[in-house]
Amino acid sequence: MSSHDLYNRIYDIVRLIPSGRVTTYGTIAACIGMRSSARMVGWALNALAGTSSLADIPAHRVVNRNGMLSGRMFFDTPFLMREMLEAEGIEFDGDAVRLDKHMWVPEIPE
DNA sequence: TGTATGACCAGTC
DNA sequence: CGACTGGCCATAC
Repeated sequence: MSSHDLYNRIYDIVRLIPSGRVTTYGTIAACIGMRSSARMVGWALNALAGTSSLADIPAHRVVNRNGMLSGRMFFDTPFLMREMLEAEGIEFDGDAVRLDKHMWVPEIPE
């Protein structure tokens, strides 16, 4: 098991996020058994920045615990992340996503 | 080889 | 209630 597999596990979960929904770094981390290492999720997504993998992996649907778009700077433009979410019907409360309406929890036990 | 840092989170002061 | 701290683990220098 290399750390590369760990990244793939993260990507697998992000791929499952339905359109119009979002989830958080901590939730994904918990799903792959790294409950307190939400930072690794950010690193994994950081590795996708500027690559064509973003077409396959909806990284824009991953936000922090407050619903804020921590990763917007890593998209082509700072607006892109929000625009993509709004295009999917996601509603915002100020700068944060309405997690109470759109929060999605992966169903990947183990 | 050791230190610093990061698309984070929860607890404490 | 804002500010600070520790922890987590991989990567960069």
